[in-house]
Order: sequence, then structure tokens, then C-alpha cells
Amino acid sequence: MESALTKTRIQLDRETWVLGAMEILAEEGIAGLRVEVLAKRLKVTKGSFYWHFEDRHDLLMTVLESWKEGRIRDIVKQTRIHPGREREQIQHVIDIYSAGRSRRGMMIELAVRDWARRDPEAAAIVAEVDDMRLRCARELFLACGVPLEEASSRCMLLYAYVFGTSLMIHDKFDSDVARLKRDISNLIANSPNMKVAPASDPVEAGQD
Amino acid sequence: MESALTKTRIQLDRETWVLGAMEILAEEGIAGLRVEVLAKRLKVTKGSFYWHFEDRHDLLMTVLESWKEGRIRDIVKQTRIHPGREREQIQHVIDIYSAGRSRRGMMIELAVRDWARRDPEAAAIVAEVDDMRLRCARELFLACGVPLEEASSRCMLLYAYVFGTSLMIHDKFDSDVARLKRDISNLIANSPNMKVAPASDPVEAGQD
DNA sequence: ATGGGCGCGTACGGTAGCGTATGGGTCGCC
DNA sequence: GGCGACCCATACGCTACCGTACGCGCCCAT
Repeated sequence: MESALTKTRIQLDRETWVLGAMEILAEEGIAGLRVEVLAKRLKVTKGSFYWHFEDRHDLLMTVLESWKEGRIRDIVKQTRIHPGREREQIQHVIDIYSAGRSRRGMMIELAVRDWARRDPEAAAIVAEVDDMRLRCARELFLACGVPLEEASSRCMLLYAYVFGTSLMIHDKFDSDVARLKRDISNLIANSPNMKVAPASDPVEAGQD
Repeated sequence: MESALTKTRIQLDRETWVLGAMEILAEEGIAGLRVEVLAKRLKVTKGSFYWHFEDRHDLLMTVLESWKEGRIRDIVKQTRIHPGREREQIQHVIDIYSAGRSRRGMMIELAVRDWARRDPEAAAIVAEVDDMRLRCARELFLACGVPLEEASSRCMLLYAYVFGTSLMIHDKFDSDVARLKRDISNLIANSPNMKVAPASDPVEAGQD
């Protein structure tokens, strides 16, 4: 048990702190991300925190970097061109968040964007992520035969929609949420210029 | 000068406090809305605050109600049907926020929605406002001859877009922002089912 | 075994903010 | 001119949080 791999690792490292910070960020937002609160959640005192981090700002920057890398890793994976399945991939990008799965991911997303509205450093990270996502998504549209400018417009609309819809509370508005999401998805992704078949066959699989 | 109307009114009333609170809400978000900070901005001490309000929660609820009333007043004004100009009105609703004017209004909007993500009372207000807006906007689409379900989908997309686009940072992505906004606006509002002419004639007036 | 570094606990000073208590000043009104 | 009602200032206790100082146990290497 002297192996570094198997030894009971009560010790915390930076990554553990960052993961805990992400949790709090999702639940309480950036304003609720306090070092003493985080320490309590990890069952230690802040004495530990200030060994691993310079100060709170150090943690926040690390969280930002970690978030950026995760988002970029995800988007390049999701948008790596699979010939003939581009339309389906666009659909997938829309569904990821707007379908309500990965609620936690969207909570972090919104928390970071709220953070970025007042913090230039967070804003810079969000700008990077946005740019990356938009360019990757545009490639998918382009691969479907959509002209450049239309592709730009549609993927911009795509991301604005997924973030915006997470901000709204529309329980009472419509009964058939599934149809609504499907319609909107089509408005965003179905271009008359597309040279490939629309995703998810006529009848659609529609479970959940 | 003994008239209650003309006397130099150094005295603050609830409304003044609420207006100041809105300012801070726009700039700092709900977490930055602190009574001592607000008092300092109004050049008084919190002794005054606690005369006009029970506590901080009292202020917050008043702010919420005030915001709700303002939003509802705006939306009914903007969507009161003007026969033959419905398409133009839809365009106006899109432009109001997404065009960048009323930046302050959008900052408050986003602050309230972030607030609503963790506060059920704020969420209830947002739900009311969303429902009102969606129904009013849908009436415009219906008046254009768009079928009910499509109208629902399009106005949902409309609002999700205007809020979502305010969360994004896409300076680097496209050069021609004007075209982008126009294209997206068309994707949202231009239905093949419309029985009226598209808004803003071919060339478009475009003076923000 | 022992000295030293790693990882954490404890304790402290300082600031910001909430809500309360209480006093004081300025009107209107009789 | 005196009396309330109104409006605000001051002062206080309390909590939460930041960052620092310092001490202590544990493990590893010599």
C-alpha cells in the first residue's frame, strides 16, 4: 500500500478543489463561491485552501481555465465532421443543452456568463469559448452545403437559443413542449440550401 | 413653498429607493444589491432605509413587483395590434433589446433572471412576465396569419434569442454584425405562412 | 531516530453587511 | 410655542468572509 496509486488519498489536490468549486458555482453562482464555504464542503478548513492556492482569485482563474478546456474539448468532439451525419450532429448540439439533460452543465454555463458580465477575465474566457463553438458549429452547416453567411447566422441563432431558453420560465405557455422544441430546432437548423437529408427521420424517434 | 408639491424634497420615498436599487441591480446584480451600498449611493445612511422598508427582503420584493409592472406595461404597449403593421411590430420587439439599445434594460433583465434561478419568488415573477410576453407576441404572429403552433414556436425562439444573444461575446466571430442580426431576425420572424408583407422594406431604414 | 517538508488545523485581525435601538432635527398644525 | 409625526443619523451587536501567522502530525529519506 505504499504505492502512490493505492494509498488512501485523504489529501486534497488542486483538482479536487476546482471540482468542488464547480459544484458551488452551479448551485450558488460566482457570488456564492466562497473559500470558507468550499472548504466546509470538502470537510477541511481554509488552512488547506491557502496551501493549494494563492488566494480566492487564484482559484477563480483556475476554475475559468478548467471550464474553458472542458468546453472546448466537448465542442471539438461533438463537431468533428462525420461525413453524411452533419445534420444529425447539428441536431445533437441543439439537444445537448436545450433538451434539459446536462442541467448541471447549463447551470455552470449560465453562472460563468453572469460572472463574465462584470469580470473582464471571465469575459475573455467566454469570448474564447463562444468563438470556438461558433466556428465549429459553422463548419457543420458549411458541410451541409449552407452558404457561409447563412451558416454564421444559423449557428449564432443556435447558441443564443440554447442559452436563452435556459433563462426562460415557460411552463404555462404551451402544453406540447416536445413539439415546440422540435419546431424550434427545425427553424434553426433546417435550411432550404441544405444538400443533405434532414436529421431524425420523418416520424422521429422521440423518447424522453 | 409650503405646498407639498413644490417644497424642496430632499426626503426620499420608496420609489427613489427602488430606482436606486434598479441601478445597482443593473450594474452589480442581485448579489451586489446591499442596503448599505444603496444607502451610500443615495447619500443617506441605512437608518433611512429601515424607515421605508421592513428589511432587505422587503426592498427586493418591491423591486420585483416594480420590474414586473414595467415589463408588462411595455409589452402590451408594443404588441397592441395595429392592423397591417403586425410584421413591423414583431421586428420592433426583436430590435428593442437585441439591437443593443436599452442596454440598461437588458442588464436588469439578465440580473433578474439570474436572480430567479435561485429564488422562487423571483422565478414566479419571471414566469408571469415570460407568459405575458409570449402570449402577446404570439398574437402578433397570429394576426399575420401564422398558425397557432408555429406562432408559439417562433415567439419562443424570438425571446430565447434576444436573451441568449445578450449572454454571448461574439466580437471576433463575424465582421458584418448588421447583416447577421438582420438574417437572424428573418429566420425568427419570416414565415412562409404569413399573409402580410415582410417588415421594413427591401432596403431597410436602419438608423438604430 | 530524526530532521524536514507536506498537508492541514487553529487562531487572529480586519472588513462588509444586516438589523436594532435610540436620539435628533424639521416640518405641519393647533 | 409646543406637540407629534416624519425622516434620518449614530452607534451597537452579530455573522460571514478574507487573508495571515503559526503550530502540529505524518511520512519519507538519510
